Amino acid sequence: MPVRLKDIAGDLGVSIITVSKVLRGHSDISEETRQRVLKRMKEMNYQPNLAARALVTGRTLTVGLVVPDLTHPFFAQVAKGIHFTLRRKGYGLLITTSMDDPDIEKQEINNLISRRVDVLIVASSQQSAESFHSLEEQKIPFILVDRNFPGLHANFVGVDDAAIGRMATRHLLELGCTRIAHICGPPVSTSLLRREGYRKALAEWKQKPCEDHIVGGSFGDTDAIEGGFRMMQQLLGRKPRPDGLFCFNDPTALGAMRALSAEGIRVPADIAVIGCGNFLYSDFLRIPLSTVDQNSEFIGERTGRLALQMVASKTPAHPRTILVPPSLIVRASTLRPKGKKG
Amino acid sequence: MPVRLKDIAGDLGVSIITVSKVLRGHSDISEETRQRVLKRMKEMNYQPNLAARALVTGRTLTVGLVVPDLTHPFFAQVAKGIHFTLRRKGYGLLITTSMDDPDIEKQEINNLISRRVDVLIVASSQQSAESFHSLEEQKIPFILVDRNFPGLHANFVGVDDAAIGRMATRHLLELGCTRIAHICGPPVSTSLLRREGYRKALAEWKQKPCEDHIVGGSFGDTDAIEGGFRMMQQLLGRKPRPDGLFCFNDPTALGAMRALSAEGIRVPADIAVIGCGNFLYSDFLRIPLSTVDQNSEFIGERTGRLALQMVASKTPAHPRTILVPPSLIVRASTLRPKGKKG
DNA sequence: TTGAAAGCGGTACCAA
DNA sequence: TTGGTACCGCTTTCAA
Repeated sequence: MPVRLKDIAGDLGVSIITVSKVLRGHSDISEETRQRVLKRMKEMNYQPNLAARALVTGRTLTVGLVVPDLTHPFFAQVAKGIHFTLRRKGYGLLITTSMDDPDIEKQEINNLISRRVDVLIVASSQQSAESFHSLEEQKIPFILVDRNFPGLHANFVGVDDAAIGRMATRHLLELGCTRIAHICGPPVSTSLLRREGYRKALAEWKQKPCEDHIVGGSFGDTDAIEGGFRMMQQLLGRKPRPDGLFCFNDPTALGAMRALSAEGIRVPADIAVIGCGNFLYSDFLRIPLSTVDQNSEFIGERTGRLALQMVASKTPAHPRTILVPPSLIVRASTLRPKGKKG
Repeated sequence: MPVRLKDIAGDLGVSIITVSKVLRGHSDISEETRQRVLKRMKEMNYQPNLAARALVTGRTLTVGLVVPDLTHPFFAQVAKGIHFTLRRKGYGLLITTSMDDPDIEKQEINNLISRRVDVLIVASSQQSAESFHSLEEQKIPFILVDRNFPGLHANFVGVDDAAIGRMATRHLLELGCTRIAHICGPPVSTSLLRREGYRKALAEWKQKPCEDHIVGGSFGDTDAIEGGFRMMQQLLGRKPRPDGLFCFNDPTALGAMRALSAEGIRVPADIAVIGCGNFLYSDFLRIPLSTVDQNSEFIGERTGRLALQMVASKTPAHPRTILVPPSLIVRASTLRPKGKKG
């Protein structure tokens, strides 16, 4: 049904090859035929069949992306950044959701392999790096985003999570907080590194992190608000009561602040709270939430660029690790007028 | 590099065709060979080359989606719903962003056509239906989501926007509001229909809509907060001052509420405000925002189902219009204890 | 139950 | 500058 090279060739009385060469801008075609062919292509609204081209070139001009949840603003922004970078080179993005289920993730990865995507980008929900070792064996070019696997020597692009933890904690320290609690997330690289950063920052200030003030780990992205609420209630039972709180993400911080307000504890006067993620409309919250921005769209752009480099170089380059710096966003939840500055 | 049918066939001493038949579950294969082949496929981790298959079957098992902005929660949710529905039938989703630019949209559509997607789904930013008439001529199966074109007889799935306008306005009327203003969006179907619904609801209650109380139309999705702010300032200059406000979307309502709070006007006591969209964490706003939910994920599911039906039936069916009912979400911004109930 | 031949829409290599 | 031939990996049709 759609127009083929053959149709144009027949129409013009030239060979298919000639038309094909014009299409790809080969130089060994006379200017005259070139113009004739181009004109006819326009007229017939010719769109090359990429599936056919892929079969012979072995390149689909397509990148596959697997994320846990597309409605999560972070992943949507990463996807946007990737798409933005790829589209200028004519690459398409096949996006797929794992719903944080390792098995679904594997299925989706296999599906994308079937589609012969040129590069596979995965924000993985796996517990182990096993399936990625398998990808390595199959020599399938892939990039991990956001979540990494210690020990796996693969391409990785993500925010510097340790820096997030340090940055948030230092901010609270500079505010004068002396008992800083931390609600951490599930045991994946992002969450663990943020906690490391938190510990490091405390150590820098010669504060011993009080293990009693580190809670969480038992809830995920889907129930983060509820988790933050419960963890905060738990924290409020601990002595001494914290005067600063770093939550591994924003929804957790929202839940925690809800628990605080239920107890009549004031933010930031009694306790300063900072999250991570910088979700949309944070400014309009009851108490606008300080946070660390992950620069998600930039993560996407860097990922896209890396993907393009990988398809451009014929020889598989050394795996690279790209850490995007986070940025601190200060809002009311850590604005303490009389806080002594570090 | 990847395993091919040929490899398996050679390995087993059978023909390619036999292996191909096993792959697709043909019945005319002895159980014994079937098992042998299946076993070998597993062992070699065979993944069929969908590009090759597409070339001969003419079906790519891929659906293309063009949205203005993937980080807009509405479109992210629609995409999620589509993906959810498609993946169970083995269909993939090629997602693309137009950044609300009609030209980019056209480019992206052409790119998706090049990729021979089986169905094209577009949340269009076009001013006219022209390019879709062209798609019709090329007999390319497509579905419009969210935004429709009057006069274009095409497949459409979206929320019932007129119902949104009616629902929001009736809610304000039932609250006892007598001077209900409306901030409308850009001149696209969604926005226009919501305004129609607003007018209808007022008429039902024998209220003449005061044209002075209808403002907006000059800003888009990207500057909705700012637009809401300015429009509200404008409305505050009008006499009589409105006691109810329906904004065509939530960010606009946020901007409007900011203008109100700057003037010391209380929400909902002095003016009740309702938006549309029901974005995440609305509950945590300074004044939790009443809104009309578009059931975006369900829109996505219906769209996905329609797409599957289109690829399933060989004969192109009549274009269908599917309107998803919205739902009213009441929060503090329209909670008026002493409001008289209609 | 199995397989041979043809071809899907392109591209690559080499000869004219 | 142009084009013939082979082939990419798979499916379809039909014959063995």
